[in-house]
Amino acid sequence: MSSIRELARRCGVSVATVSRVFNTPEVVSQLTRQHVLAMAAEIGYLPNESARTLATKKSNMVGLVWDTDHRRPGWRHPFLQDILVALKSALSAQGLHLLMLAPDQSAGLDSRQRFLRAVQRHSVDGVVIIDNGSRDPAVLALGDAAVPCVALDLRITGPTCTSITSDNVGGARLATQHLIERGHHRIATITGPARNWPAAERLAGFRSALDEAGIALDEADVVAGDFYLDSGFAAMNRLLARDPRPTAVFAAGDEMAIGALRALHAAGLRAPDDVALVGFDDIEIAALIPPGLTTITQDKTGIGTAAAEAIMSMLSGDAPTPGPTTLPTTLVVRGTT
Amino acid sequence: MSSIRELARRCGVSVATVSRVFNTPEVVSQLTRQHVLAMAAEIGYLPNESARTLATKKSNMVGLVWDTDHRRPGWRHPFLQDILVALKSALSAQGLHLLMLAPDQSAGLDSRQRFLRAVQRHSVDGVVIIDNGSRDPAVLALGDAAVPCVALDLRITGPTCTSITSDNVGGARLATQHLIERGHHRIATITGPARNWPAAERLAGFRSALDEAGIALDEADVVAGDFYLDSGFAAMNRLLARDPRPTAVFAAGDEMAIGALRALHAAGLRAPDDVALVGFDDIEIAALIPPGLTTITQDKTGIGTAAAEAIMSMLSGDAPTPGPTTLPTTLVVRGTT
DNA sequence: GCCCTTTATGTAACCGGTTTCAGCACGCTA
DNA sequence: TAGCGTGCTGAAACCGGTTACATAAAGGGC
Repeated sequence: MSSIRELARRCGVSVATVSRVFNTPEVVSQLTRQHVLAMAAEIGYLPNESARTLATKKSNMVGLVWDTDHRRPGWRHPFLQDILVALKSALSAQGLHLLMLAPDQSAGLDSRQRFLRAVQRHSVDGVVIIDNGSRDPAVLALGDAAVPCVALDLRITGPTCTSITSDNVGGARLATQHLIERGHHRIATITGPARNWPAAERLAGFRSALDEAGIALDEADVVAGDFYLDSGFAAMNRLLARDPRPTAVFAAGDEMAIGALRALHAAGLRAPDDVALVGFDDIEIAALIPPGLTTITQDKTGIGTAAAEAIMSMLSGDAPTPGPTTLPTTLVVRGTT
Repeated sequence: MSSIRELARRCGVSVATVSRVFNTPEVVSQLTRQHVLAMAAEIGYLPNESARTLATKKSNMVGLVWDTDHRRPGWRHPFLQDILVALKSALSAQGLHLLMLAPDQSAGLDSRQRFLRAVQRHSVDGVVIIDNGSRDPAVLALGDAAVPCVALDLRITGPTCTSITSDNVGGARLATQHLIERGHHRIATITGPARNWPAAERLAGFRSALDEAGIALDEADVVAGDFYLDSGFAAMNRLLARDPRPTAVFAAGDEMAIGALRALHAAGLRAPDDVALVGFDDIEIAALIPPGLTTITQDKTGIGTAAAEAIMSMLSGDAPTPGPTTLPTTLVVRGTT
């Protein structure tokens, strides 16, 4: 592996000059520059990033904190992949690498410290945190890292932190208003876990839309799920058991909505005739499952891109956006309403 | 940021001793060790990974080569997310980080060199390559990197390289045999891009199963798709236009199968009564779309895990598995057959 | 009491870059 | 001709670790 000194020796120049050829080419004479570049190509010299990072304290790496080590083996973020693709593309375009950090393995370590330590050891220039929906507070400690930090779907505080999320309140309002416009006035909801930020916001949006329309909400019509299909199935069964049963349901996630749809079918009922149904997320299946799930769509790619932009803006010295950045959500009307 | 020298000074020991406390604790006396650890905790010392990498030439990072910069904006690997989760989990468990590399930005660079250079600059301990289905040969150059290297769904050669893939031949045979057992003897196929390795293998498996059953294949019953939904739709229309039309179709990917299903419906036909249909991949939708797509399921998590294991085994000095490692595929019978 | 291990530690070179500072050569001005 | 800015380059310190080698003290066998 050829080093900068080796290259300098072969060119008969100092290492400083070689370094300048690659970092501030304009200060070195045309002649030497060409000579150095030619020789570099010949011997296959490439600067060593670890050494650069050590010297400059800039790594061109953005850390990704994303805890896959989860009790649910099949745990899936509904559209992590879209976010990741967008995030990586945007970062790559600026020459930034994305380092998916393994939590620090040291024994006897407070779990909330594991990621923080990994972040600090690697001199990453910034951090993106993707929430699991996990209640593990590990990631929250990252607000303490003195590094630009953007969290997705997770509220986080700290002087160098900001958050990005879809407009969950607005989306839930859209969904609820849509049901109201369809003439429903007995609307139930299946929620996500109470401690999950998007879940809480969606519930809030639901409530506010009902309020605004002067529709009273029976608290027994609010039933908790966990964003997974089975919980939607169970929740819908609970709702169907009520007498009279609600005529419309807002499920705070599409997977739960699909579970609810199944419960409906199992009970010999149909959407939208017997019960109208709106979901949230617009996962791929929503469009494909009959009769087509009416839902709220999020700008999946936009979230990843916004995360990259937030990081890069902080990298260039800007202060973090104080509040959470919210991306617009829109209603997609399909067959269930 | 506290350095090792700072910590050594405060403890009244040499930097070598501090280093040993963290790397070979057994050689340093109980007393000093505790003292150093206590002081480290007090001043928040964490070893700098760049410096370690520089000195040891081991980074504990595995590079991920995955080109998101694609002409198809909505390009999706059918189950990249599952692979990624499994891969990252397995690597994380061993304290290995996953570096998603940005291609080298240098101007005037041969595109196939961009990733190779990124790999080399970062002293990653190994590389995982995820194929895009892209025909861009950029990634193939990675066989040249003198680094353990495992490619997913991509044939790659080199002294430190190995590949992992599902048993595409076997899966295609299963699918085809299943159709034959159902009594079909006029079976068509919708293939993936010819230059795509899994696509080629699936076609080979299809042919071999027909051969074995003594069923002749009309080459006009082999129609090419590109793994995307629209191509499946178009291909099925072509097949339906034939007279007599085939009674069964093996689509080499589920998305194409779903496109084919749509074409059937559009023509007023139904699966399996008019045309039986088998897909490949078992993407999430396959189970949910009515009447349920019969398909070949891949061990998505297994692929990620196997990739991690292959890398780690090479890291511990083992030679790479010479041929591709194939993971078993199985038939899932649903409504379309 | 001497020699030989063993154990614990320190010294200093090294990994491969960047960057400050100084110096040289050149051309220009006064 | 002295003085000065400008363009280019080099020497050396520095970033924060690891590790080969040397050394000193303690323990054991004779």
